[in-house]
Amino acid sequence: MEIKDAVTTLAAMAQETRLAVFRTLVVAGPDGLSAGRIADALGVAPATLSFHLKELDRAGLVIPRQDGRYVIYAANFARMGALLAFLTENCCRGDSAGCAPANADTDAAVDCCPAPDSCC
Amino acid sequence: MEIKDAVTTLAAMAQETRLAVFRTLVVAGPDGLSAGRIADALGVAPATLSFHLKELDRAGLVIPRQDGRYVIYAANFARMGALLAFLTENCCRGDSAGCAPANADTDAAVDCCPAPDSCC
DNA sequence: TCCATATTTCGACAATAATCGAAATATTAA
DNA sequence: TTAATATTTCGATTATTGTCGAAATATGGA
Repeated sequence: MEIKDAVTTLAAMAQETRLAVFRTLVVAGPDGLSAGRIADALGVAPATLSFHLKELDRAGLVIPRQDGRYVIYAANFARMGALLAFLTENCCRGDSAGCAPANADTDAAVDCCPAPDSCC
Repeated sequence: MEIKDAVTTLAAMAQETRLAVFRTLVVAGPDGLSAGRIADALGVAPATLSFHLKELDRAGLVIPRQDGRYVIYAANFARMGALLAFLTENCCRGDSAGCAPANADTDAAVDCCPAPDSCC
């Protein structure tokens, strides 16, 4: 993942309503939820939710599919995984293998991090 | 971490210059870098960099310390770790233990994710 | 003390983001 | 086909963000 993609993805999550939407979809799993159910769950006006879903889609964080008159949104777990990988790849002087929480069991983290469980 | 803190932290990283600053500091490790060295490394005007460092500080992502006439900034690995924990905690129907890349070796991820390596 | 260097604050500006009512579009059910 | 429901687009408004030159503040060295 390039830095511009990371910025886009982070920006999509850097908004309270959108982060709540995304977390709701993460919990819902691959089956996803319709726009209406998300709106109900979070108490957001339909037009506002639609705006935010478009942002999340633009960032690649959700995958919409038409199902009858509903549009079902599901979290894009692959995209989220790619972001987490990007955020940890330059950790600890380039040795991402030693970084918690990605690899909390190794003790390589102590080579560069204040504590094994406090590294990116 | 609460959702508001996560939003603040994500927003701090959701900007190309700031993300570059943070990554530079992550690579630099706990010793950190002075504001001037960061400015040189990234080619950012001092006033602009100062603005962004303040944002990163407000979000808890960097820790500044005075060293003579320099101000040294270091990445706050603990804060970053807390954010990553927050982002993965509700993964896979609440079973964060099964999620890659946090725990790529287990195969619990297949229970809920499209693929073991594509889960948040 | 006085000057040079490092960093931050201030002020102004242009650009972008978030909200929501109303209207438009799409799909199903009667 | 007509009505009902689901979702998106549009338009307007308000608030926030990113940038940078110039000035202010802080520290160290001559």
